[in-house]
Amino acid sequence: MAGRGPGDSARGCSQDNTCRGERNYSCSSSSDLYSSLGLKDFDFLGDTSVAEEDTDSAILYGTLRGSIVGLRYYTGIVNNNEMVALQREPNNPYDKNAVRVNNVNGDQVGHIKKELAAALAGIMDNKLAVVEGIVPYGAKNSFTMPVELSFWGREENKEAVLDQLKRHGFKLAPSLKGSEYGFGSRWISGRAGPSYSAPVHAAVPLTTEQLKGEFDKLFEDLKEDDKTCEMEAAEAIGTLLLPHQKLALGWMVSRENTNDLPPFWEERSNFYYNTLTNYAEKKRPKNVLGGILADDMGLGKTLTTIALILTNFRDGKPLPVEKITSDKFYEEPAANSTNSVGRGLCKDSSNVMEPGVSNVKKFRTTALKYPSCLPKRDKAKKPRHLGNSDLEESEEWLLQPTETTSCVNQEDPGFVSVPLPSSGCLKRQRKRKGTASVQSVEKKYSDDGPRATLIVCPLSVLSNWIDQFEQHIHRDFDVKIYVYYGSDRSKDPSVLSEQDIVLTTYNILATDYGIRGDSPLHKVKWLRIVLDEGHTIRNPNAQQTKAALSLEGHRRWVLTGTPIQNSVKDLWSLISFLKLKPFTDREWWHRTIQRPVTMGAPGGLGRLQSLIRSITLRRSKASQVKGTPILHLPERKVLIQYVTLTEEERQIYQSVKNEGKATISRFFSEGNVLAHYADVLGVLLRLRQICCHPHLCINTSASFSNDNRTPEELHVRLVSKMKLVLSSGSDEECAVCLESLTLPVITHCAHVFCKPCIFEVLRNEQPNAKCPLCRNELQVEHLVECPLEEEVDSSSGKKPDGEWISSSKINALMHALIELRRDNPAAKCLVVSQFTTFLSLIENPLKESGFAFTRLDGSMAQKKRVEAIRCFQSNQAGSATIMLLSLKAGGVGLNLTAASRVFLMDPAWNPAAEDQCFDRCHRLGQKHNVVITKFIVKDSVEENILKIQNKKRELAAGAFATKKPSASDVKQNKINEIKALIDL
DNA sequence: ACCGCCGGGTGCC
DNA sequence: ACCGCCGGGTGCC
Repeated sequence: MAGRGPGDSARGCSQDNTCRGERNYSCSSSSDLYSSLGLKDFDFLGDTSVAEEDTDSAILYGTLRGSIVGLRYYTGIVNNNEMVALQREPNNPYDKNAVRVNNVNGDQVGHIKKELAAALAGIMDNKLAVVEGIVPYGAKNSFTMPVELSFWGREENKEAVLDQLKRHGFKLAPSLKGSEYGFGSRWISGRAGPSYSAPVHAAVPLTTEQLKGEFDKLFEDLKEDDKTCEMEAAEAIGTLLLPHQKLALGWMVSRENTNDLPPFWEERSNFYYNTLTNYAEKKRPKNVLGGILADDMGLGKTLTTIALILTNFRDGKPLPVEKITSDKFYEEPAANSTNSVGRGLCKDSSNVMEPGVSNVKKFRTTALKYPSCLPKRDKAKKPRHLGNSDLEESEEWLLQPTETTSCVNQEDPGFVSVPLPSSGCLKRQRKRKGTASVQSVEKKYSDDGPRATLIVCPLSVLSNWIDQFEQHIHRDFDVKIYVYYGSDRSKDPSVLSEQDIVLTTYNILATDYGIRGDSPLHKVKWLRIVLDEGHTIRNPNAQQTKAALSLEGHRRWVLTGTPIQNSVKDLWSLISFLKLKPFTDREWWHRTIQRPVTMGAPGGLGRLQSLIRSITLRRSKASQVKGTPILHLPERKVLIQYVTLTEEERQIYQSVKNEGKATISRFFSEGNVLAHYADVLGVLLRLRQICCHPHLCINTSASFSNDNRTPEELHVRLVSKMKLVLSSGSDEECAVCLESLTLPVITHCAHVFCKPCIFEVLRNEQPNAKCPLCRNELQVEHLVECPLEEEVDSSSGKKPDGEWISSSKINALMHALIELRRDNPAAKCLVVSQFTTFLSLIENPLKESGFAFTRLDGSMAQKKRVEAIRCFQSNQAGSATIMLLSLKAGGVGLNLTAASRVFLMDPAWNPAAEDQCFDRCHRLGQKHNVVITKFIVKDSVEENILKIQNKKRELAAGAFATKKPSASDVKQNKINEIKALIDL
């Protein structure tokens, strides 16, 4: 067991007293406000207020010499200069003030002498300060030993702490100048005489930007580092790896098979010694057999990971999977499939059929109808380095498909339904039982060690993983993959443990874990655990983080393109997941890495760097391998196509604009623009919609005045306000933390913040909290949460009925599409808009002109999305050439490389959102130059949005150099944006 | 001696 | 603990 520091026990308490999941916004008086905050899912709020969480603003109050007593009763031993942890023991039967002392490993060393403990108890219990200890000398003593205590906390608590100590007859000495006291390396022993040098108020704290910069520099060094060499993937990988992927594979395999000591450990005279904490033990500390693959998006982390799974089972030997060496014919379909249809049809085992299953992916019947087509379908797709390609040529397909009709899709007889693994619980079984056809490789599951690799990913990339399995695992290999998702997922751990790969999502992981003792995922000892988009667990208090941390398996990997989002803090969960001693305990992470880095202590950053260096690999798109760029993406061009409105459209536009401008001018003259933010956004939204199509803005003219009636009405209004604000795309960042929104909530005054941020404001400004943006009254019961994962579109849900009418913009689009089809019939394009209703309108002319199109928006269920993506990415004749795409649909990892043209129908407020969308087709795998056309209505709000985009781009480019804008900057900026947008 | 002093027993919180 | 503290044994020089 890892050691428990004081923080652990504190957290433990607050959680135990918390009924999580209670979500009750009934009115609460301000006195019980905070307890009610704690009662929601914010059990960490209590912690953020204390110094321990808040190391960024913690200062050192001073130090004090005390003694640890009762050594002889406990087994925990320490070295001179070793860090120790103090832990309150309020239930100690002899003294309720007891403070126990643990060594780095969590073994009890002794207690703080009672007189001192009496002084510390209050300080620790009220979280006025964090108290840390180092044993300067006397480690060999048998009864008592000295301990140097340091006190850390917020400036405003300093007096209270000094008072409390004084009451018990103690006085803090200033910390020694020049020593690295508290940063854990050397304690300069000797009497801490009264030296009156100024207290070290830390060096220069680093800003987030500086840290990011330092991090990039750190990774720079890694690029040309030739510590690993390229490695070929096992033959079961049907895709040739690119050089940088082979390099990553080599690195990952070497990480998994390493025998090295973990970072900051040395062998010293039969002991293993931690150089950060000075802790030593006889047992050799385990290194992570894994690490962080932090390559940029699009470099192939997924493929590399699949290669790792198949290439390194044990000691660099490939995963023993069944391989078909001679193919006679197919006898029986997958064992547990309810297959009555695919018999004989499914040479391609991935297409095991389950009639009646509603979640289906589609394949052109042409691909399946005549079995001999199957190998072709493969060959066109992927390069092979397999020696047995001749085998495929000789494959004989003796059986004809039977009963195919029952799996023909009703809506489109051209498609055959095949079960989609991502939904329901079901597996892509590559099982091929043919008596004479399968060469059994070794024993399969009877090995004593674990076999299965668990992959956890966000739901949005689940289908990407499945696609990549399909694409990259050679079809001649029987890799058992189980998608653990959906209500019918197996509760039987042994079903999971006999797979080669189990794929699941963070939500499933967390949900299962929440049901105590009933998580099959937590009963399996995994060969390997992979967290994709690993930064999703950066909040240490989130259920999914806890669930991920308690998975069992020695090889542990984190895949992420953004290892650091906001601060070094983000790294803790990842490092903790990797089970690197002693960082699994947050106290040691804090004391040895996080605080030294954020306070700019000498060597702090260096420490972090050597830690990161030893466990991560990161390449950017611009990185080079042996002098050549790892990625050479085709060119990407952005064109702006101006559109002129018709007379009629212009009239509508002008009248709405004049009215809106008058309203907004009034707000300006009254000086309360931000208080009417929702109304302002409403006006702008309508203008943006008219630019696309005048029909879009019917029904959205609801006023947002606050003369509210019933609470229910108010709530409905707030929800619609928030949808408006979020769909406006203007509030990509929270004005409190100035980062992108996490868990957005909307205030009564229609301003959107991160939930934790605004709750912090509430707590600090009790009882008269004001909105940080407009100083309106802030009440917790008026905060409304964003409906999760739901596509926000203020105009969604209404289907324009009757005859449809075109618009200038649609005309411009259709003109371009038809021209494109004439010049290059095979070209595929994305038609992107922020308004799903607009996409619906566009469907009309597409049908009229006979385009084969598909659609992807946020309201679609996962299975529908997968279908849409497959249909679009397919290179079959007759597949969709156009995809109607809502700007924010899907997550990172969405792969739409079939498209070489993008038509952006309306500009987004935030250019990053556009860029992210473009990246979905302009990424690894794109063969053509990509041309992006942005339609912009002349003399309209859209032109102004372009200006704002440019401003934002400049700002982003200089973000590392300049200081963070203040909240008032953000405010002013918003006002300026409004002015610019409405021509004021 | 309702003291001092001696020396053995003892020992965290 | 090569300490302090406790409490019993003891008692001029």
